[in-house]
Amino acid sequence: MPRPDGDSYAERRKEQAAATRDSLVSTAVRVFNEVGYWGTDSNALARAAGYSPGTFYRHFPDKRAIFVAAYDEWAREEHAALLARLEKARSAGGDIGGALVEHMIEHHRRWCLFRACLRVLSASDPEISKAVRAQRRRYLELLAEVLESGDLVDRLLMLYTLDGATDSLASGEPRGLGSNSRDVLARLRDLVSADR
Amino acid sequence: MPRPDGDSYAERRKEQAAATRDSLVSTAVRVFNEVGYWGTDSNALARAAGYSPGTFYRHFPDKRAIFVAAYDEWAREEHAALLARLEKARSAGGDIGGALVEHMIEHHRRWCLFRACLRVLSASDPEISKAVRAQRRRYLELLAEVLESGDLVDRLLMLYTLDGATDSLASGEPRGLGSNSRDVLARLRDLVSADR
Amino acid sequence: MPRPDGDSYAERRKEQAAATRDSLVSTAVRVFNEVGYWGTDSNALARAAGYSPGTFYRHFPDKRAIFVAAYDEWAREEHAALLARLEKARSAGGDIGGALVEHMIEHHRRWCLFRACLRVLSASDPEISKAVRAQRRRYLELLAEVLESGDLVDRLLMLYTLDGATDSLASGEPRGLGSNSRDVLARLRDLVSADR
Amino acid sequence: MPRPDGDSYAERRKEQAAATRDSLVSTAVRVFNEVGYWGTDSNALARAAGYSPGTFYRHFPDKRAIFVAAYDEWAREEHAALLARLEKARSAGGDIGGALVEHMIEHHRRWCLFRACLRVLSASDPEISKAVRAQRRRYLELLAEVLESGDLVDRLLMLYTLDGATDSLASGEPRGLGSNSRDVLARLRDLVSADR
DNA sequence: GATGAATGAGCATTCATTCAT
DNA sequence: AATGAATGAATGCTCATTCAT
Repeated sequence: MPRPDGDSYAERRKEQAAATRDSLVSTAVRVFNEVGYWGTDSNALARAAGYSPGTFYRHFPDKRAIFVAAYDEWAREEHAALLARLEKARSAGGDIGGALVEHMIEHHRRWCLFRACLRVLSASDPEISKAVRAQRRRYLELLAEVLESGDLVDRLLMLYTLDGATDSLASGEPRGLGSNSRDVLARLRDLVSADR
Repeated sequence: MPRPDGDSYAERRKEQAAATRDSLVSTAVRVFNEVGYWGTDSNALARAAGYSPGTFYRHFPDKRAIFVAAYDEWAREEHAALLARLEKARSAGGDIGGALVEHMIEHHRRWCLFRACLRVLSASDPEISKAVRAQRRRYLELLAEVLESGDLVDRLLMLYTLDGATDSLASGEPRGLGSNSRDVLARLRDLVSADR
Repeated sequence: MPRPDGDSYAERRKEQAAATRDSLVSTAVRVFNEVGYWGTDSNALARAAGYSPGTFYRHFPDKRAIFVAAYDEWAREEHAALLARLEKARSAGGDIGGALVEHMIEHHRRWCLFRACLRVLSASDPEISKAVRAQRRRYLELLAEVLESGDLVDRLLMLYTLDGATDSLASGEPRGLGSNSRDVLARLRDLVSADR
Repeated sequence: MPRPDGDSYAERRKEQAAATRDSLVSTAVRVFNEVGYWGTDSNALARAAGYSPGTFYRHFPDKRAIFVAAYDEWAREEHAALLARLEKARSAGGDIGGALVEHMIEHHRRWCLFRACLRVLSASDPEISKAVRAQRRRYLELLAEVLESGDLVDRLLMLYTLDGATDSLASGEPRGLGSNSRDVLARLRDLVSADR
């Protein structure tokens, strides 16, 4: 069977494989967040993406590997989304700190379970914990631009405060603790803005 | 027929059973922290405590139940330990805020994996998340005494900052992020003290 | 310690033990019929009778043994009850055959699951199958009196017909098979009476 | 690129899976009859059919499910076998009633334990009891052809008599009851033939 | 005689992984 | 590259039985 372009076939194959892999990864990100890393299995992940178990193992050596890939994609997307949001706020001359806080709350609310699993896995997996540290570094760099404030330590503490607070706000905790989300949110915004 | 104590035998029995349960729980706290909730199983937990699989199920309906019990004990112990530590600092006329920070760092470093598992489980188990909220409330009350500062919202944010920062310090993160633990620690102490 | 009657104490003990055993057996008869032999366990049987697991094994070597004892009591009681019922019908000058049929239907309806378990166990346990055969013999002797008819073979076939039919009537089967219980019952009565 | 049959491979796959399932079912029918439903387990059933535990659960959700499937196959085969036997007797101008009785005796002797388990399970499982009723209905229809006699009630009673009698004959009971199988068998044949 | 905590082999079931096609 | 049937070690859990008191 004559083929006009010998190379293009191999290329199409490669693209196809990449597409399959991407589909598996995106699905994994979603499923891990919905039911947790231990709430699903490699067969289910493959099926959820429309593939068979064998396909899973053609693209990933094991279950852990797809989590690493999923984390990678998730972190990259999150970084891009945050960047875009801040850029938009900046160009609109708006409240950048507020945009940051808002974004983090939404992000933490949405990815609650995924992030929780990430912690467990990074606590016992050097590769994952290394990747997590890298993402934190990128986050800090972003913060450095947003919070023109003082030094690195300030920014670190700010990051920790935001992390903990938005985690808590995401789960609606303040209400359960005798306060309410609105007040905490307001104070957070002040903090971020005052810093500038 | 002289009987020293009519129900002393039955009582000893009950105590023995309670001791067995406690032993299972303590072991579970330790093992969960060492290998994670998903890194062990009920048989292994029983064996680690020196019992057989059946004994596990005489005391707990399932694996989840022993985690709840483990969390309970762990939270109670942590609260008592923190209380004792702060009391000691207070009576010694020392730096209470510093003692708090120090304690939290040690605590987070020691219980890293246990706490991470707790997050995952509390994200999908109402009973656990309720228990977690209760502990947070107790923590806040403690903070209210230590940080005589402002209002509830302030204390909440402080709690979040401490939580995030000590988590990070515990894992040595600041170093990886271009800073160092000593500086962050110093600033944290300032924050806690300045608050008073 | 002076005891007015040395013997009476040992006797009381024996009686007590017998009472405990009886209680276990009666409970077992009931529970086996409610949830089946494989739907319960020795601990549950003991508890249902108000005793502890250890007590069970003081009276029976294993689970199978209590079934044998349960069958024994059940068969004896059934025989006595049938005898009484037929006697009553006879002394009242009533329809003995009808009384027999009625009794069998009630009996089969009530003891459906117990009898089903009995079949399984007797299919693989010589002691039980022997006991079952003995009861059948006693049944036949009763039938010989009721059905003054012909020979042993007739009575045997009648027994089989009654057994199958009342089993079926007990479960309301005729309705499901396009007929109805009333008609089958009427025909059965005819059969038993015509035989005389 | 010549392809003999586009989906022949997928088809073969499906057939293979069906064959595996059938093999599991046939094995289960046999094993359930040999050692009873409670005398085996899913792993043993799988191994007896030459498969691993996992394969069992790829084809059946649980142990109960394979019993349902086993009953289904067993009932279908029995029906076909009976039909064939009666057809043969009919075309040979032989004694159809006799053939029926003979067949039932053999059948009951052979499937004693399977049928006993069936009773227990159908007493506590609506799906099974429904399936059993359906099979009885089919049996009755067959009887309707063989026993051209009277009405439905007659046929029902005949079915019950045959059922009970052949059960008994199969286990050699008559001998133990002071009679003998030959006589009972002869009377049964009369009954079936006289009916015509 | 009664107790009930403890036992551990055994059972039902899962799931990460392989492999022939 | 994709498939999906098959695998089997491992997991969660049960239950008949024992024994020290």
